[in-house]
Amino acid sequence: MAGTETPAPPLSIGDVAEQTGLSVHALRFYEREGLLVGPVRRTSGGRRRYSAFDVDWLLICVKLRESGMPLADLKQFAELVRHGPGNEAERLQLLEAHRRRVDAQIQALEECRSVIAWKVGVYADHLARGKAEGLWDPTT
Amino acid sequence: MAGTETPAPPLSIGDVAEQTGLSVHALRFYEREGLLVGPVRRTSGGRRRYSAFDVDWLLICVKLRESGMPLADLKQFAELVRHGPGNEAERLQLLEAHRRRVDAQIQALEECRSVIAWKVGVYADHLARGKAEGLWDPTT
DNA sequence: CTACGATCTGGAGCGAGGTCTAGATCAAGT
DNA sequence: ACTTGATCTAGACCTCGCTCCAGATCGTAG
Repeated sequence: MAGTETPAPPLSIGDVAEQTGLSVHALRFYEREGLLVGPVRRTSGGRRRYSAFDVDWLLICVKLRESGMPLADLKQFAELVRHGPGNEAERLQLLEAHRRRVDAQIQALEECRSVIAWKVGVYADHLARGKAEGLWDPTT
Repeated sequence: MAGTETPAPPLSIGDVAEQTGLSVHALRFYEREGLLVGPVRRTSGGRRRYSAFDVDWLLICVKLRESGMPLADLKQFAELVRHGPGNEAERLQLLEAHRRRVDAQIQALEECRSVIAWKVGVYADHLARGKAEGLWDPTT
C-alpha cells in the first residue's frame, strides 16, 4: 500500500486559501506567527508550496479558531506537535480544555437563544394582537 | 395594584456594574456610544442614577453581546426603541435575524465540537495503546 | 472640617486578529 | 520578448470593544 498513492501535488498559497477559507494574507500571517507545524516548503523562486499535511493542519486550525481558540493557544499546540512525539498527553489536555470551553459556549449561546426567542415572541404577539406586555416603550 | 409597588431606588453606576457584569468603564462607554434607550438620569451633583428599566435593557444587551451581536446592531436596536412605538416590526426583524445567526453559530460550534472530540479520541487512543493512526508527527 | 472612596469628563492606549500597501519578482501564455 | 496575474517581503494600518489615565468633584462617615 505505502508508496503506491499519488504523492498529491504541492499547492500554492492561493489554492490553500481557497481550500481553507483563510485569506492569503492570513496564511502568511499565521506562518509568521509560528502557527504552522513546520516551515513551509518553497519553490526555487521562493513561492510557498503547501503539502496535504499543511492543509490538514490548517483545516483543524480553522475549526479551533472558529470555536474561539485564541491564536496563542493554537501556537502552543503547534509547538507541541513541532517538538514531535512524547508530549501527546499535553496535546490531549489542550484539546480537552478547549472542548470544555466549547461546551460552555454552546450552553451560553443556548441560553441567549432562549432569551432572544422569548423577546421575539413578545414582539410577535404585539404585532398580532395590538398591545402586549413586556415591550419597551420609553413613552410609557 | 398600580402605584402601590415600591418605586425601586435608583442605582449608582457601581451597582449597575455589579448587577450586569459590565464594568463601570463599559457602562459609560455604552452610554457615549448611544447604546442606551434614553439618557441616564443624574443627581444634582452629576452622578448617574439608573432605573430598573435601564438595568433590564442592559441585561438584554449583555445577552445579545454574549451571543455575538455587534455594538452597531445594538445601537440600531436602541434607536428603534428610542423612537417609540410604531416600529415593532423592524425590531422583530432585527431580533429574528440575530436569532438565526445564533442558531447558525450553535450549529457551527457543534460541528467544531465533534471535530475536536474526534481528535481527542485519536490522542486518547494513542495514549492508551501506544501508536495510533491520525496523529501529527512531523518526524514521519 | 477632614478624609476617603466613588464618580465625573475627555481622551489616550491596548490586544486581538487580521488587512492592506508598495515595490519587486516569478511564471505562464502568446 | 512581452504581458498578465500570482506571489514575495516588510511594515503600516484598521476595526472592535473596551480599558485606563489625569485631574477634578461629590458625598458620606467620623
